[in-house]
Amino acid sequence: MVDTSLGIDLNVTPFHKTDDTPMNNDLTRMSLENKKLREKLTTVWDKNNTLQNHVNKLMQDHELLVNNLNKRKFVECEEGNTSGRTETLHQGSLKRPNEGVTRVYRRTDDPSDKSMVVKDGYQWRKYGQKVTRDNPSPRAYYKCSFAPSCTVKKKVQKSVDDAHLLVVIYEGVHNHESMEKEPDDTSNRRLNSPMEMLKYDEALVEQMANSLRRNPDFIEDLADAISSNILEYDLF
DNA sequence: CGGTTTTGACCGGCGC
DNA sequence: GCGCCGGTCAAAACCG
Repeated sequence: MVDTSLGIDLNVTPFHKTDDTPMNNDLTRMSLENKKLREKLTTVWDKNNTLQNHVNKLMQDHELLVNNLNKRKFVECEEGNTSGRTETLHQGSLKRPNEGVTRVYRRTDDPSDKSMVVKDGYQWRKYGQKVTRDNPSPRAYYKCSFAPSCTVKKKVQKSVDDAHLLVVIYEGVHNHESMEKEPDDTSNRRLNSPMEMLKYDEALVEQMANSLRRNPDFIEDLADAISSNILEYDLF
């Protein structure tokens, strides 16, 4: 049997007890050890799948929460517009989402980097910085250097979930050419299409799961949790 | 010296 | 009306 999902050859030599030569004894022992190893690997693999499913579920829950929050803001805005409060709400802070607003995710290799510089080919002038309630890392506000003729703004803030991820929100469209070609390196990559974002999310989940698997403390905690669960189960 | 960044103050919307 | 919060302003500091 070859387990391709793990990429490991788990072939076990068939055990036929024909004679008791030292060579056959060794083979028997190896087969038994192979069997044990295969069982252990299966257990670890199952637990890994459970963990990965859990991480996936958490990510989905978070996504749903964010979507619901955005939807609620949009509904409030729509309701405000139909109840005669058009002027104030149109110019207020509750803007209709995705109206000239682009959200871009960029990966940074150094999560401790506080500069939050995002090379996108345009020149920007920082005009403010604020710590928001939902995120401990500050949000930086930029205007296009061609202002006031170009009114494009952008907000840059680290993702609350992943310090490696910068969330850039562009508002408006430039009425001029960019200064330079956009860099196409992997450390500062744009993720615009939904498919790209989905793939990136999957890669993130995989990365999180891998880092957890490499963490001896986590393995130890996991083993403790499992063994305590088994003990509790045995008691009942 | 001119452009950019920093940072506290201010403003307007919103919920209670 | 008041407090909270996100967004913007503007003076001072900084830098090339």
